[in-house]
Amino acid sequence: MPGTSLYSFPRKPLHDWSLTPEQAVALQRELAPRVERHDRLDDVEWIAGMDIGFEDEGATTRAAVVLLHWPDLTPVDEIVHREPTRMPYLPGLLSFREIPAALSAFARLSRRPDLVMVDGQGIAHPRRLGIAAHLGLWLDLPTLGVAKKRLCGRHGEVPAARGEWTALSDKRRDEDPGDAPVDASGRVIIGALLRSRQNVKPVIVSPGHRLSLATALDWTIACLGRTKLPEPTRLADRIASRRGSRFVEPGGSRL
DNA sequence: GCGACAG
DNA sequence: ATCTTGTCGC
Repeated sequence: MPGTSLYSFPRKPLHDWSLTPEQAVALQRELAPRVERHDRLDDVEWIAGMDIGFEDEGATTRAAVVLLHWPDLTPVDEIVHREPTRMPYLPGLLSFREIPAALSAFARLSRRPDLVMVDGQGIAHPRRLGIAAHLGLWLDLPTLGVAKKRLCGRHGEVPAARGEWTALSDKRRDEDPGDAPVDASGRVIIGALLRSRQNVKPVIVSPGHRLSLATALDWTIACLGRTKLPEPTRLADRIASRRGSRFVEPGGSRL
């Protein structure tokens, strides 16, 4: 039944995806104010992890979404969607390169998640619209970003013990809401560097859509196993990057 | 003007 | 992100 997906995202298109870098930046400035913030996130039962990988020297984009059940963190669904890559990677415009494929993957998910963890920044972005925040607007769901590297902002040292974190702050921007949390120096707090594993390089957690930094940190820590990345993102990462258990094509299975 | 720069 | 071998550590 083409066109009859049980879960079609989104209900309302935010825009098409053929944009010049200049138009993309203008769009981010327009969308950033729509990102919502909440202190609580209740009734979470299904958590999704999303990540993107590439094949054919970048010609093909591979989106992976994993759905886990809370609180046991058992994977109950895994989707991999491939499509032609539409634009190159440009710092600050990552979402325009990766979200289209991600949406197609989410559309095939068996259930609508209550929270989505994305490999990348949430609002810890120059215009406060990293891929996690942008995806949250499209899916109309709570999202948070867990990145391995920093895009913008400053921070101090992070204690070496697991669970410790330090705020990531940035100079106030036009996109920041008037009530945005700030530190003692008046700098806007856009995320945090979390020590997810003892003596291991910290991950960068930032709220995406519909949750606060405190809540984003709570859920990230709650989904932590013994590895550096929280389970949702770690599993999506494995699938999207070709690693994991992928000896699934012994010379007999076609289709 | 000189770096920095998610994936 | 991706290309790549061995290697250090729990």
